[in-house]
Amino acid sequence: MALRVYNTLSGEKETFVPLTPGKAGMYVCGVTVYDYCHIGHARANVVFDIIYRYLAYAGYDVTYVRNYTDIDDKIINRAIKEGVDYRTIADRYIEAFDEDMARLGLAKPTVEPKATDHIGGIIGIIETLIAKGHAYESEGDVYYAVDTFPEYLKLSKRNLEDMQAGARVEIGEKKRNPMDFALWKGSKPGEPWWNSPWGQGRPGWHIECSAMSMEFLGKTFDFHGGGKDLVFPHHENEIAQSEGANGCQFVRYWLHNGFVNINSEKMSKSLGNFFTIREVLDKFDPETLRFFILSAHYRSPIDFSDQNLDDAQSGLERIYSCLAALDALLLKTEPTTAPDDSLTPAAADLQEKADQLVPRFVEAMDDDFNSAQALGVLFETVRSTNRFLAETGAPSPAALSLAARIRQLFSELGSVLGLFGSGPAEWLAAVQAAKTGQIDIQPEDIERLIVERAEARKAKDFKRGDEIRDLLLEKGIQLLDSAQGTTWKAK
RNA sequence: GGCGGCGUAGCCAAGUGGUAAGGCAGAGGUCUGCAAAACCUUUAUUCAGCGGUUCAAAUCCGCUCGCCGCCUCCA
Repeated sequence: MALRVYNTLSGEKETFVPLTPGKAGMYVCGVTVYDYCHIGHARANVVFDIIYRYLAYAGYDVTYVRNYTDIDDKIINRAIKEGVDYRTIADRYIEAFDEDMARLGLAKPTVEPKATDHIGGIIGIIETLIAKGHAYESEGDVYYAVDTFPEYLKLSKRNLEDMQAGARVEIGEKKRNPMDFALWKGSKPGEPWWNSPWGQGRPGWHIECSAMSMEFLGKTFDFHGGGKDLVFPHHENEIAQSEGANGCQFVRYWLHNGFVNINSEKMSKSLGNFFTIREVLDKFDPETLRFFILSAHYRSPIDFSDQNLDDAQSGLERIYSCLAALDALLLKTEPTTAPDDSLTPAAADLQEKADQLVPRFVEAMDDDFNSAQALGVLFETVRSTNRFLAETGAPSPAALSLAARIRQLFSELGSVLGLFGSGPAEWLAAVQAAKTGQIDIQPEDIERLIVERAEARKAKDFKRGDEIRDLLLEKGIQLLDSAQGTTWKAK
């Protein structure tokens, strides 16, 4: 069994062969820190989080680098608009990014470098590119000459002639070719700057990723990831820079995640269909968002909507309910000393599911990180577990040990997906509490009505009892009758 | 215009040659005074349409229709 990954460069699924046996180097384009992150960032980061986790689970010693681009036109523009230093903006949104990612339960990358800590490396690469004839200085700027790199556009599979024919490419006066891109930009008055052989200035977009990836992963490394929209121009330009400077292959496997759509359209500020991670997490549990993201393959577009998030939450509740039931059985139950320790049919089925769980999960994830299929395998196990729990009264030692094994497997595989890390009972209670916050009736009133209903029912006045039940249901309160009495939850 | 992707049940979504995973919703059952909740069971002779290749196609090829993305900053 081997990991196969879809490589944007070849357009095919390929068997992963690490550059160095047993190790995996992975660079993911982080964020340009000029604003709060939106759910598209959430998807990209969650997707690469589970790729990172899975590579580690599969036994690789992974070095995961995710950068902050903390110097850029957009940051400068925002700083000017607010009348503050660019650093204020960058630091504010670095902090916000870290908060958001922590709430989403992301594992920390091995290194999280900042572009401004690597100006020296950036200048070094630019000097090499100039020395090799790939770049030229022009009035304090330095540009990459794309026609000196024959393989330019090999990732996005376009051709220069068509691109140049496009009306939207403006001919910059300082550029020799309209497709050339900036490696270094001379600073205008009031802008942040660093000294360089070409005067005071700052790096262009793209070059920082070449510098930081080389610093931490070397000239050639295994995985480079990012959103699909980074294929051109960002990653294309990184290839030109790194391969142009180093004369060797830059990245072995290029991975790109699909977009998040809103009502089937790309999310964008101009359309006004834009959600930040913070806004979404005010309404939905972070794990629900993660579960939603993982319920589709990472390269497919996903459609973000309240309905789809609600559906995802229902699915996740199903799993957590099952885990809560397992926990209850394991915590409260003493094994019987029944001499008959054989497994019932449901237990035998669950035993088989348990045996197959890891192999099937691995098979799904080995197939280009197919988390949707992996979740399907987990759901099948949930059903078997529920069936088993339903018929297990006083469990035999064998049944208890099977239950414990299933519980352990969910924790183990859940940690690969970044799911099920919460205590099931606590998670279910928290989701419940969040729903309760949205109802407009006081819990004391609910309790009072429940008592009144119980008395009515005791007196066989079912009409009055049902009235109360319907009244509460209208308010979004679901009554739960059981042998122990009546409880309620928000619907 | 150039390049790329997608179209699987009411909705979401796996499946890229061997006879349609899974989730949500719905229906039936257990339970209940009746319900709800929970759990169980069940739900596509068929994969946008039409042709073709093959013993065999949702999966490969061609055409048609529909939707979307990139080509400008973007996860």
